[in-house]
Amino acid sequence: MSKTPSRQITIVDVAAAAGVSKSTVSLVLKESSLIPPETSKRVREAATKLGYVYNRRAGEMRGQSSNTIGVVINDLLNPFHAEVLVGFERKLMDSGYIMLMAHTDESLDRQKQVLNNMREHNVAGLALCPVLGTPPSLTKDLKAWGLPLVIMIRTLGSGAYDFAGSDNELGVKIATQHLLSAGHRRIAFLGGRSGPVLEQRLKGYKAAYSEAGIDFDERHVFVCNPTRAGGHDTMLEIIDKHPGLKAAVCYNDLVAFGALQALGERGQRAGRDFALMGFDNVLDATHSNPPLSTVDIRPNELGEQAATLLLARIKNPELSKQRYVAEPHLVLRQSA
Amino acid sequence: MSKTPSRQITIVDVAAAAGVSKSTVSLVLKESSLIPPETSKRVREAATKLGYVYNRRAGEMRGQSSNTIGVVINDLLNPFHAEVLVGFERKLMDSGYIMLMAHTDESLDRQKQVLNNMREHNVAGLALCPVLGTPPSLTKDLKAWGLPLVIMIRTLGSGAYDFAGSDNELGVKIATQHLLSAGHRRIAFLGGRSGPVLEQRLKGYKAAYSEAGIDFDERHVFVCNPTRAGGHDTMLEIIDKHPGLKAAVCYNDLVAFGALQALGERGQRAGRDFALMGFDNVLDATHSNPPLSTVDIRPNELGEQAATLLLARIKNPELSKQRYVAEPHLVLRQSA
DNA sequence: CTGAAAGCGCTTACAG
DNA sequence: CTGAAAGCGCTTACAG
Repeated sequence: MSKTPSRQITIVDVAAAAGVSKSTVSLVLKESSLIPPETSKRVREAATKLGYVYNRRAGEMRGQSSNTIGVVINDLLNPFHAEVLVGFERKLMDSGYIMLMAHTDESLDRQKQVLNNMREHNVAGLALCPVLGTPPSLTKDLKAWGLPLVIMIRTLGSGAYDFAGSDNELGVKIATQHLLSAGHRRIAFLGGRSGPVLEQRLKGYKAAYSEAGIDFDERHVFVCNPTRAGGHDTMLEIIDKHPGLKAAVCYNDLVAFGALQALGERGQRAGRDFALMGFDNVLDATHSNPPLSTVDIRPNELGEQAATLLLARIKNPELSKQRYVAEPHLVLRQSA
Repeated sequence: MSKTPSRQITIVDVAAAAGVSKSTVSLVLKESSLIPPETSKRVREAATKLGYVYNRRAGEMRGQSSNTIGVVINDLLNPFHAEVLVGFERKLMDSGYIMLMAHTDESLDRQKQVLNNMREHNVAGLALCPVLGTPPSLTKDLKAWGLPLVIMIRTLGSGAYDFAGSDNELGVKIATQHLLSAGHRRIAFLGGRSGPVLEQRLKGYKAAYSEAGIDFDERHVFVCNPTRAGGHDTMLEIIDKHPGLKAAVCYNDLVAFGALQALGERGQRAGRDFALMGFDNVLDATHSNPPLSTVDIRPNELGEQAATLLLARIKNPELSKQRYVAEPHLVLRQSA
């Protein structure tokens, strides 16, 4: 009845059972062509009979390799990031890697902690969506670690690092132009926390105005948390205090969803009483009430491309700087 | 100009630089009280000067330990699962673990592949939200692997495994009762793919009817994919073909969001023209249009509890079967 | 208080 | 075609 504290089965057990040396077992496991089929068969049978499990850690340690990739996301509760992550993970798995993942929740401390932890774990590479306020020097530090790195979504200063993101300026510009060409002259910009992304998107907003030869009003920029709550509260403020405003470009879809809610609360409906544009084209945008007109930057593909860049960097560390910048496309549904 | 292919710095380099043996370095790193402060200081200085990085893999291999936990999620694009994951990860990090994570996307093959991979990676434990159609024997197999395991969200047969989920039957029952007590007599059940969760939720729906002494009509059960698209399409069907139906309990919030959209499309509004209840209380439910009345099972806490159970199991494999079953609470907003 | 030795489970030249 | 040996970077008794 007593449980023998069963030691782990290793290749030497398999070797003994199959009557070969452990080198041979190792060769069989990696399907070396040196081993004749009969030997291979014998070894495999012994392995399954004993319930042998390959110890990848030991193997990688000896071989100085790693098939794990670290990814650190700052806001998994934002569906945009979740979609990016899913694309990333899929590509990784399909390439034989596995993902160590952490959520920083916009905390610099957690980010630092997690990055160190992943380094100790010998990840083969790192994908990072940096927390707001991350010092641009971080990319240099990580490079000094000798770790292949791809930065996602948010740029980090002007350093020379691999990057996967979107053309934020152009995206917001075409969204604004769409509203402009529908005849709107007073268009609010809604939401966003200060950082590179907000800067780029705001630039696109202003560019659309200036290209149209229209002066824009700084007071129509409403910065707020890039969340549903932020969008909701700010939209309410616009409806109640700025009744002249009948159109808005949002920082992202999340903000737009909050705005949709606020409009509903006041008996209005986007697309009829107010023109509203989102940004990202997350999955939910197809099924909001009403469906959201937005700027598609294909989140899933963005993640996939980030993985592709990272994998390429791992394979060849000498590659020159890589960029994937998603080209934004207008997708018109009902909100504008 | 040529890059010396710099070998990794190890404790023996540090030992040499500090003029001690590698055993001493190892002791310093784990802050052993055996080492006097001066020695410790000298070693630490040498380590930082050399840019030493602890190789956790080697340490864990030698010590036969592991601080990584595997979690496999089947649908990360469902915000409910994302919220569960965030709660799980947070608890894990705070306890000094790190997370190997994979997304199965409801594919049995991927699930099998990922589970094996994680096993080879020597995870200390596993958290699994099983893909639909997973054989209940899986829990036995995993137990045979000697791997601490917690099943999340979906039960898997009636085996003896640790589980973190919610009281689905009670949840839908109170949602249905709420509608019943508002005077509705014909309430649709909307959405859900066949599996344990649907079964439990449907049971609650029927229980509410029978406790109220009202016969329910099997034709009012509308099964569909538990997605926004599913909810949207099915709700449209209800509006157009079953105009007598003016209330529905949804399989989950996602389905309810789709239904909200369908209602809007027909010029109706939940809470005024139709009574709609969700299930889960994901973050978005506060900010849908209109805000969703739903059943709160605290997704974030569910994840946290799953981690707690798993950690307890790891610490003590002999523990008897553990369960966390979230008690559902009605949260009434505007949709019903 | 610190060092020498063995070993975690594997892989990789190198013999034969 | 297969085996003996060394080593990946660490930890853990065991001496002294």
